[in-house]
Amino acid sequence: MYTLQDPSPKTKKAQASSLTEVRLTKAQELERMGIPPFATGFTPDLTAAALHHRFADAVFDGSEPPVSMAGRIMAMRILGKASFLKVRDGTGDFQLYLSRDGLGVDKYNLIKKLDVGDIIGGTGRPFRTRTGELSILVEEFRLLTKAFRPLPEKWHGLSDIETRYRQRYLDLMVNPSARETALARTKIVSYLRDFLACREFLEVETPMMQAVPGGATAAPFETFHHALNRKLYLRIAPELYLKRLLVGGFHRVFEINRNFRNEGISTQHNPEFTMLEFYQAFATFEDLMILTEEMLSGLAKHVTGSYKFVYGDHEVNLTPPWPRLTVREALIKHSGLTEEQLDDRNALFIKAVESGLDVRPDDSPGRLRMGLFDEFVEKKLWGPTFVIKYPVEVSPLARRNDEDPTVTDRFELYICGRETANAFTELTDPLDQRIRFEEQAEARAAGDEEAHFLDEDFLRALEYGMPPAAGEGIGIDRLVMLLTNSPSIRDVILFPHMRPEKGIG
RNA sequence: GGGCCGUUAGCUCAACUGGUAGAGCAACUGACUCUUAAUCAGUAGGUUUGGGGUUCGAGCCCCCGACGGCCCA
Repeated sequence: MYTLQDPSPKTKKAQASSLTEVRLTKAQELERMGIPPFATGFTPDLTAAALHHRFADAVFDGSEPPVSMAGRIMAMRILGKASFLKVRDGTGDFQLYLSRDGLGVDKYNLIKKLDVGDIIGGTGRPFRTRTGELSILVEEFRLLTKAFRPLPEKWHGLSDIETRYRQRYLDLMVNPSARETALARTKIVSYLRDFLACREFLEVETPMMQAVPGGATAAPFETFHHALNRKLYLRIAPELYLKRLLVGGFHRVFEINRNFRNEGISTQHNPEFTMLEFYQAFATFEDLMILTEEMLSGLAKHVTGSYKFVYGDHEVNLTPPWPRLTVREALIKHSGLTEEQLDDRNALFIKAVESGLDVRPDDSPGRLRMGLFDEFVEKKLWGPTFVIKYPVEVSPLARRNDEDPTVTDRFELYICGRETANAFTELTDPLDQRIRFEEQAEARAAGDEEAHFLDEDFLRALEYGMPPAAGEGIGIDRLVMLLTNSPSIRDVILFPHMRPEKGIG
């Protein structure tokens, strides 16, 4: 026999509000009547969606077999000797109709112990009310879970942004848009998996805890392994491990998983975020531009029904092909700098300082160009645009261009003014890779916390020979933001990072 | 990190120039056998984000902190 525990002092304190006290009292009363307020063993045989689908056009004559359904009470309309309960399960809403005549007085009166928010199961025959609503004429019902806390208000719902993020379960219960975004995210990730799997990419998992964090320009989180007595880092990217797999002979691999970067929190940044990275041997960054057009336009069509969608105030059109622009061309077009100035380190430096950029006196021309690019160009690239020919000093893992060794065979894809994908033909030459790492190590020694670490094992792997390949990373959270028209990354992450709440956690 | 804005009942929101903190929904009591934000009558519900200050008097003014939002870096 189930027994309700006495509330602990902490629970009592949390239930100081009379609203919760009333509900606790109802649970205790039910238990005294032999009815457990937290039950188990009720198996629904029909969901709300299936109910509405199956009986959409049905004409009822009372011969339908009974169905069992379960869900959370979202509204109760009690009209004396008859009552309507609006109930929500994982697929939608349905209505239970209970009458005193149908259930008997004792059973019917139990609805007085129910509250909005409780989870119940009901069994009965489907029928249509006078106003035509498909409902269940309840013959049996059971309380499955008593809710001690009241739900947010039925009409305005839950709109407080902070509560929606902190208590996502409430957001999901009462705000359809929260559900829709979460479902869209799942749909997006599934599509990408299928897209890559169909092209014979192998999904793999590589370490999230790494002794040497690599593959991106970012500050890592540190953690500590007691048994090994050594510091470990949460990964900032899977890149160097996926490339090791290329060396090992897996020629098409991808991973969809979390990265962790120790940087500020904003509408665009969560400390942990999900990245798709994929690598294809014997391909170049040019091949990946084609692949990316196909993948993301197909994704948009799959999710929104069209190559075009709205983000914020603007329409975005992902119909391929997408324009390509070199970093130089983009700067000339959007920053006001001339050809000559772009080649003049001094002119670049002056422009950067004038623009209020955080620059160091020894910054290279490439670094200055990218600083100016971020300042003047990025937010203007609304339609999908491949930006190519990135300076070698900001691309330490990418292959140099054969004609111009100061730039790399790399692209970044911009959509809605945001970097959405980053890809390059991979650097396979271990001698060049070591030089790049050493340059990064110097920057790190000079105080750049985001500079790459030198990874000796990765160099050793390259020395065994990595097939020529191209690789790409796509930030899933930002992609979901675009396709769900979400203004904040917190809208597309079920449990976004928040500072600890006062009095809880 | 900086600037601006916000935090009032379970939820959504009011409260004039500093003068008794209110409403709707939810809850509670009662009526009501086809409701759809059910309706009707009544009742109760507050450490105004925390701390300090000014004042005869502070939700409101000042200072410090917490959390959140927006913008900037």
